[in-house]
Amino acid sequence: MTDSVVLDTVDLRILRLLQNDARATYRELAEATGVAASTCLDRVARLRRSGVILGHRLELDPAKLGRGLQALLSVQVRPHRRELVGPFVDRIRALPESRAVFHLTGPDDYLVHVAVADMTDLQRLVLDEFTSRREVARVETRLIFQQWECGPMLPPGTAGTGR
Amino acid sequence: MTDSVVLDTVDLRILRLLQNDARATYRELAEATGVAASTCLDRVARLRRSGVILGHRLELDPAKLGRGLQALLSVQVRPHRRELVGPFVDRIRALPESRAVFHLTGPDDYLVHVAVADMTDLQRLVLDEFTSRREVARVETRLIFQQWECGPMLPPGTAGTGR
DNA sequence: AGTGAAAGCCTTATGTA
DNA sequence: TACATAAGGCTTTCACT
Repeated sequence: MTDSVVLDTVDLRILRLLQNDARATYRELAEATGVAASTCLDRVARLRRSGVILGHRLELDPAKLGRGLQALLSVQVRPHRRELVGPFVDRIRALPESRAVFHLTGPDDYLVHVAVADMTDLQRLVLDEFTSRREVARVETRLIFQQWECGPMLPPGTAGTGR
Repeated sequence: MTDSVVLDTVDLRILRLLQNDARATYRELAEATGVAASTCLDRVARLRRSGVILGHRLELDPAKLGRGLQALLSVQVRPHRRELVGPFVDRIRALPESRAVFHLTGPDDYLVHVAVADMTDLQRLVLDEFTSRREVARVETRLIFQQWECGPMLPPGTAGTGR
């Protein structure tokens, strides 16, 4: 389950199409790939079973949901031991403001991507949920001016495959 | 298009359900929300039109695609002027290794989330695509041990609404 | 805006090669 | 494993409220 998976041209084309629009029908996939719709169904099911496709997620606009300000919080957790960092991550993940949490190499142990309503909300979040905790040694807050999601993720060296 | 949108209980329930499984059928949404399937269709179409729903995206496992190593690159671009940073962002976004780019406050102008095959690949990426460029003054690389996506994003103060 | 029903398309199980 | 087909379910439209 941890290893890389062998994908052929059809798999790659299907993934590329579904990344553009995850609601593409099997008929559309069939037309675009040249194989039968029922085969596309099999392929997608296999990609899900093998763990390549983790899920179909809705992408929402935070600003439209009243969370117009986003930030990255670099957090040092000290001492950096399992019995402290496990519950720390669990609590942070459960916050409605959290979008993603990264455990990193380097002096800052965690990076937390948060979406809040405004600066007041951010200050409250930092003070009440981070610096107030004994295991949190340091928090550095950086505001996000702008962000970009990048193109479809595909295996290395497949830039032109299947086109 | 930039302002927050008014969402009622039905909208919130639909968003919550679709975030758990973006492939939920309108019939399932109808059953869960208590309104007709055709109404759910209208609601989802409205949420898309108003920009709350940006898209339906496929979530893939980078490791299964031969990108078993992820990192965050903090980048200083100097001088930090539009005519330099615009092309810089465009080039970085176009890299197949890039997953996301953030423009931030603070001394590090950009944070780039990348997924690569291995350490050799990461070294190549940093040397060839970042430090080799004249406008890139500094790059700091942090490896990602582990990462977590967080729970559904909803408007502040709606934790219990509609349940 | 929401509803219910009807028409048509899509998904998906199955048999075959 | 891929295909074609068919049955059933889902989406989507529409007239009505």
